[in-house]
Amino acid sequence: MIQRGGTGRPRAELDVKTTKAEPQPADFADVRATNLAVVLRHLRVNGPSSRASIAASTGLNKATVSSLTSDLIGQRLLRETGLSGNRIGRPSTVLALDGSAYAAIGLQVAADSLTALAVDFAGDRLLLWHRAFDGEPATTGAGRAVTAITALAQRAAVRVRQQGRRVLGLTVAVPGLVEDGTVRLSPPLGWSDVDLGGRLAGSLRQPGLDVAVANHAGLAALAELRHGGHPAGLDLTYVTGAAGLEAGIVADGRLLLGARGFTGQIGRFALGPAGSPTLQDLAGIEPLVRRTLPDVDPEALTDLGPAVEQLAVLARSGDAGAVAALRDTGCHLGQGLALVANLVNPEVIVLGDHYASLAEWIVPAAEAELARHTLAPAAGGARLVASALGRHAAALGAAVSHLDRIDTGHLPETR
Amino acid sequence: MIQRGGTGRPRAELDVKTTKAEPQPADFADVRATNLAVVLRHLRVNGPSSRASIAASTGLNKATVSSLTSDLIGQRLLRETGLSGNRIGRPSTVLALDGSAYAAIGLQVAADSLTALAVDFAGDRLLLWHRAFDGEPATTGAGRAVTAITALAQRAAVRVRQQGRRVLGLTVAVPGLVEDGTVRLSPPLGWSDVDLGGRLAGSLRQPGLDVAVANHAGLAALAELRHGGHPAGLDLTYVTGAAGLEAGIVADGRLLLGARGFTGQIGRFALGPAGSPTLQDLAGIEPLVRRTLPDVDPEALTDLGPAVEQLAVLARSGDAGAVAALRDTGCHLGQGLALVANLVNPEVIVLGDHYASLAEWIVPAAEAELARHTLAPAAGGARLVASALGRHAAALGAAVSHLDRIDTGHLPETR
DNA sequence: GTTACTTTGGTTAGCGTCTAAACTAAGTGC
DNA sequence: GCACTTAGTTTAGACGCTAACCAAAGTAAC
Repeated sequence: MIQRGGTGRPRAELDVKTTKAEPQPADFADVRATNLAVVLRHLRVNGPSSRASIAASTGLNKATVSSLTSDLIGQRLLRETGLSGNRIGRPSTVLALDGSAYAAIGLQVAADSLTALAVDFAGDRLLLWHRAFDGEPATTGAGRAVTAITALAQRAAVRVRQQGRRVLGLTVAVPGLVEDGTVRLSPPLGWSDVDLGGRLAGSLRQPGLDVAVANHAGLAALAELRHGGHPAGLDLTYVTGAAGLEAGIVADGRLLLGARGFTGQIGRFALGPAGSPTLQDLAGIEPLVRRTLPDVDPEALTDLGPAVEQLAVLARSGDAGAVAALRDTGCHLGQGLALVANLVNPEVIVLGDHYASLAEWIVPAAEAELARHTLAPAAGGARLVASALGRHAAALGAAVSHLDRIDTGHLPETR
Repeated sequence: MIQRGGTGRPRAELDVKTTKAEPQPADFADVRATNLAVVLRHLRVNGPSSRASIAASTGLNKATVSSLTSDLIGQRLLRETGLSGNRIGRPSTVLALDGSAYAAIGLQVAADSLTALAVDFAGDRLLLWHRAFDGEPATTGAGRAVTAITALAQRAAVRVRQQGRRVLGLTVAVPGLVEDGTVRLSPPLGWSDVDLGGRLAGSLRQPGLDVAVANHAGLAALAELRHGGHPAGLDLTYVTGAAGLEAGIVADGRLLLGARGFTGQIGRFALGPAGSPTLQDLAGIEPLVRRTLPDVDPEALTDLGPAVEQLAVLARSGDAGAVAALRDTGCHLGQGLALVANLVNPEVIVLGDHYASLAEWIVPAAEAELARHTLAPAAGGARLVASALGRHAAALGAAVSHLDRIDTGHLPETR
């Protein structure tokens, strides 16, 4: 952290995501958007509060807060939830986030299945569908899978609208490298250069509906940031434990995208000549399962869930081989995560998916290795925790990525 | 990159560096600061231009540009440099950055020496002092070194003021982990928990002078971003090749700081059990020199410069051993940088310091390994280039970090 | 019950900043 | 000298924030 000896209040600063080189000029709309975001974020972090307390703790003027909240109530993003009797003085009217008007949809693509999930602005889950690609896994060809994805997206959007919510956006979470809506390369799916975004936009085109495709680890990291029970603005890294080994990195409150969006490819980590085992080989869930349960049908391994469950049962029963294999995986994972900790210094590293299910046996070994390989473990090392979000974290994050835009002051256009 | 199907112009967004959890509210001052920054950045990137062309290409109103430039001229940050005779119509008055009023100072601490450098707002170098810690390297104890640093900083500030510049700030670049002005741990210097920032602030306290301490790799990355001849806003990673092996990561136009500022510790990279060789062992400059020039006095190796020069001469003369050793270092470095590329996906990786001097022999091997270990080399791999900034990049970056604040609209307070 | 006090939240006047449109300035071309 | 073109300033207006005032709605004391 760079220390600044100078005085002066911390000044808000304008920053642009889309255009990197030339920053966009600012005008009143930006001030308004920022302050709307301040109010929304305050309510999300601190829970329901009165206008007066919002003004007091954000530093905004009372009049400004009244004006902002009036807009937000008009947009159905806030609700007055009654009076709070203070000990003395006029009772305050309590304002709370109102999630009932808007929702977003996230889809998550795996080799064998497809998950659709919708949440509203308050974070309530509206819909969770899980569909197997029956007989036709995504790996046999992108064409059918893309058709299935667009169909499911379409149906989810219709259903959410039937529930009285306006759908703000839809994002598809995919493992691998995604660029401008195109899946450049996804080893777990066996895809390359699949223009999923284009297909989706073509069949879902509706005014005000934002369609996107993005890497599943990054989206899961967003989900963890918003629904993982962490303090707001935490620097965290999420590690996927299914469909490849990837990481989503949140730094400075935002997702690290890199030059082309190809961040977090930790499964490719290797130090040694070409052909050396990668971190995916050493610490991946699928190799672990293959080593530990050699009699499982390799064909059945498109869905790792049952095998992981079986492994957990074995470990819980004290099976020495299983426990040793898990510890070994934990060691290698810890060594890999030490690289992440040394490079981007997150506060916590969240183990997702199957790693979370097996955390009990993996984390101790991983923590020890992590501490061993970081320069100042007490200071620079990262805390290692298991995700509580389950297997649909990426789908949740995909939906959340749209709702986050409201939280940053980009209110939906009134129609 | 997340694709957004929705319409609407890219909206500027407010973001706060200092307080992470609760964003600061915005007001007109922020709009003004942002737009001042837009004008300054436009001139820095596109060179001198007229008010009309600034308005046309930034999207700001002509009247606004007039008002902004009038402020900037009043602050002596801009200058009218004459008329430009167009073919037709009224000639335009050309505006250019005026660097002559403000300057900042950067210091760079190495085991054996101390560098002070001052640049003005236009980027002209005002001062470059290099002092050896004679007989008393920094590694023998922080106390004397800190005294020498504060003394040099003091003298540099006096000298720059004599040159008619106002000194905006001073930063000391240090290898290792730096937190809130304190050097937590610096293996190259042998320091731990040295409150350098406190000592500096104590002896330099002056109104409006910003004092900071930060990691040298991060600062060098800032220098590279501003003076390396790259397009503005490039995602780049700078790799130090002296005083340890560290990286400075610029993503999204800003330095990646992580939870506590301990980013870029690539020298600690290792994949394997404890005791496995680290990237510093395999690809560090000092181990390379020790391996290749075994008859050099180890005591003389606090300054690697002469040994590196000797190595370059050997390689240039075709010495097989030297060339092989350099290629080997390049291989390992490439493998290490592949981890960086896979994790944060920079557009370019800049090799600094001694790596730049030896780039001719190191880069080809490193590039090959880098390509081999990235998922989609053509897309996700990073370009590898040698820095042109020389050995004082960190000092330059230390100074530049203060001048950058002007570019982001934080004009110096008028006194 | 009346009065004083406290706190909430809305209203009003004023200020700073951006924008659009009119206007002045300063050149070229015929 | 007049039309045309481009540069930069002036002016009127819109917008959003702020400070100060005011009304609303309660408690506490008498």
